[in-house]
Amino acid sequence: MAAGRSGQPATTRRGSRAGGHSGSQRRSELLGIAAELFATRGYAQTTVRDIADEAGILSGSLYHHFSSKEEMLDEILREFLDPLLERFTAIEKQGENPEQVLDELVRHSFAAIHASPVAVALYQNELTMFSRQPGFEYVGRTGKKIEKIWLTVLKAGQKSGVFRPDVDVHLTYRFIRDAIWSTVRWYRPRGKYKHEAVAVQFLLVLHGGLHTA
Amino acid sequence: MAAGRSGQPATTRRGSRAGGHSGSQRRSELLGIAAELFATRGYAQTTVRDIADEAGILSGSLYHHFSSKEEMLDEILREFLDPLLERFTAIEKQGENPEQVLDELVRHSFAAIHASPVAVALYQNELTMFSRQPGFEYVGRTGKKIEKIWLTVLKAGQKSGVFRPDVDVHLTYRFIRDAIWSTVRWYRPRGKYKHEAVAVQFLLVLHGGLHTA
Amino acid sequence: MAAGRSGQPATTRRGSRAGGHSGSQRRSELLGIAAELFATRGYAQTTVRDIADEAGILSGSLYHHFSSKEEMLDEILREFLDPLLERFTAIEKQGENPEQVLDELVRHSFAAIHASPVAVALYQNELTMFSRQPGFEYVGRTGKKIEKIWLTVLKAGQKSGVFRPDVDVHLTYRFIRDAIWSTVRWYRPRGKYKHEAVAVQFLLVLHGGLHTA
Amino acid sequence: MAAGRSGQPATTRRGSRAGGHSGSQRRSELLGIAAELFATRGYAQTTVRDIADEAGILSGSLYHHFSSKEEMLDEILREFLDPLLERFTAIEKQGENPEQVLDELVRHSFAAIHASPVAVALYQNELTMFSRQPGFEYVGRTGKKIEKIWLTVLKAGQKSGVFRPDVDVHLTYRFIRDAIWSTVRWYRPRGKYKHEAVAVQFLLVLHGGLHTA
DNA sequence: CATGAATGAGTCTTCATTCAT
DNA sequence: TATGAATGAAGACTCATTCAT
Repeated sequence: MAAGRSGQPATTRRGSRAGGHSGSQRRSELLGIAAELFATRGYAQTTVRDIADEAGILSGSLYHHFSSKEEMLDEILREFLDPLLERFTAIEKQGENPEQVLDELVRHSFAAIHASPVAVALYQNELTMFSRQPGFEYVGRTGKKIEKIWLTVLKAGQKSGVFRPDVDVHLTYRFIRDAIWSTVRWYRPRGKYKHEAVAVQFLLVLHGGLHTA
Repeated sequence: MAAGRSGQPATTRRGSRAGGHSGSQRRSELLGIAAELFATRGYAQTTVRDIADEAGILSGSLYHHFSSKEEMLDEILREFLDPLLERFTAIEKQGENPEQVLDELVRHSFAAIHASPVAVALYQNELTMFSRQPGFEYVGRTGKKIEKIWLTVLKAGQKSGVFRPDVDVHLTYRFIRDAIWSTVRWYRPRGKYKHEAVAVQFLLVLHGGLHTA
Repeated sequence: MAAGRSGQPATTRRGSRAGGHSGSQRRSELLGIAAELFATRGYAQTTVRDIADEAGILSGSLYHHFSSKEEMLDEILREFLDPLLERFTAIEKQGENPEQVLDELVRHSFAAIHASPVAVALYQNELTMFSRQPGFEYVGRTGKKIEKIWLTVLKAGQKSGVFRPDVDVHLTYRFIRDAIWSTVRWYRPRGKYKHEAVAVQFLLVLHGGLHTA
Repeated sequence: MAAGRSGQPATTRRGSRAGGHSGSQRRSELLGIAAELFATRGYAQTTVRDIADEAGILSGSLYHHFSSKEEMLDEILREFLDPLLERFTAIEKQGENPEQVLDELVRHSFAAIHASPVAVALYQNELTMFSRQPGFEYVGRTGKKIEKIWLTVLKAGQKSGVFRPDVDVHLTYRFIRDAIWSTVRWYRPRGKYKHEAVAVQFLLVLHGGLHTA
């Protein structure tokens, strides 16, 4: 996961120190701090100085590691979205039937919230800005790809008769997606609810509904 | 403290009363503009100048109507939250049984999104800031009161046997709440989905689940 | 005192209402409010709105009575300074000997503080601004005229042998002036010290000094 | 709260230490400029831009050194008031008799005006604001402590018989205080009056009074 | 790598003043 | 006389970013 950042030219400006991965480590640290703050206060509400303060350096010094605040956001997002899409794709590929695939998608979503609450929160909270901000079009694109996976499985389930045919898959997808990802707002990785248990509870209702009859 | 208008004669919406001495009509106009922008760009990302520009005046002139940007936010929120809580309370009071009450709560929620998409979006997007911002504690309090209503009806349904007993009501409430309110992100009042239809679809899944078996 | 304003063309714009002195009365009221605030918070720190609020009208409405904030200050000052200079001049004229004149000047100064604490405070606090502000040169000029009176009597006293010859009259004048007028900072017209008593105490030290020997 | 620098190593004034890593040298420079302007135009009338202009930087850049305009005022004041109180206390402690102590207090006051005319002027002019401004209560407190020193010595002198018993010490203290400190309004450090001479003149009148008899 | 100083554009807010009604 | 709405200029402060050392 920390190996992410696929696509960008590894940065190591003035590539003096051969191999030089210690710089890269500091970079990850700073990225973690930034992510935490972005998630907590929001991207726009987090100042470069907030990040630097937390890291114990001056704000100007951050620019030795990143060329802009936006670059940090970009990197955090890619590190989260790329593997997520990859995993969803794998789930879809490997699944045997729609029920199984859907359940696995759900379970992995909750697992992702557990593993990267900060990135998920960031993604959730800043969604609207990504549509406006040039350079972040890939976020929307990734979202669309993920959506397609879910819609495909939902439709397949309807076709095969396991999912009720009278629901609009688009609406249903959105209900599911929002219910799941919004979880990040209250889920605490070390809280009383385990992410697997949350997934189980969610699937309980999703499968059979709330009514007993 | 920043409550402002509470007590004033409700502004006679849709200028029925002929004489129309207007009262704080301009104020309402400006508030509408502000709400729209707050909802679209986010509160912090909306500048006072944005609002003024949209209104065709200078930014300083806004302060003739409001004492601060925050006051606008406050007023917009109260005008949305107070009636919402009132309505939810009434639904709980008048409902005959848990199923009926729950359904009505759901339907009214979607109706509220339809009627005040801007306020709902604002509420959704800025939730985290309200917990930090002094003077906005009532937002959290109102949220708690609403939560209590939903939890009460869910528990009552479990007790009476109409709702399945094996789900955690707290988790279920959150799933429902988030699925519903997140709708505001894509719902368009004049789009192809009518809010009643969305509610029906949601209830379909909520009642019986997605699986046919 | 309220008859002051000598020099300006009586203002009564649109001199419709014959005699119309009721307007002039409101004017005095407003002037009183302004003076109070100017003295308490300082001229620059007092906003036109502060004055209007205190008067129970809107700030724009003040401009029916005065053409500017500065005009208010000007009028307040003239109403205080003109009579003061007049009185000092009279004291100098009528006095029989330097001791008597000096004492009377001192006594009247304290009486003026008692009678117009607000104007005195204003004069004291804004002295520096008057030197910079165009249109207020007469304040400095009046100050100079008053200074001349005091210096004359001090010199006369030295010449006649009643005042010690080894003090610099300019310095002494400043000491006296500052000690007296600064009184306004703590003197309360209805407090425990009567202005006559304060004058007596001051003269006690001024005449014979603090030492017993 | 706004105390800031207390605890830091006094800035090594007059860059003795060779290496001159400067510490907050720039800060001191800026503080000097601010003090000058505050004293001349008044605190409220001095804009942050005035200070920045004088320093040859942009107004926003000042915030690299100070967190607010108020912090500058605070620092200027503390740097003046703390040593002043210290010195007054020392004079009281070391003095042998009331006459000597009083004279020394007077002389040091004039010396302080000579040494820090800017701070004294600031203190004099903004006294009223300090009572209102939260965070500046220490100014009033320091004033009270100084007052206590003077009152103590005046009372002691009356008890020992060197000071006349028929004067109210509180009034007398105020007369003395105001006459001395007001000096700052006209005293020029490089003018024709030396501060020692001014002190002598003042003491002349204070000791024996103006009258020859 | 990091500091310390600065930039420049922008943010919210204030306030004396104007003017149509 | 007063209101209500607005202007326009200014004020304190913020913040991403740059750069010499």
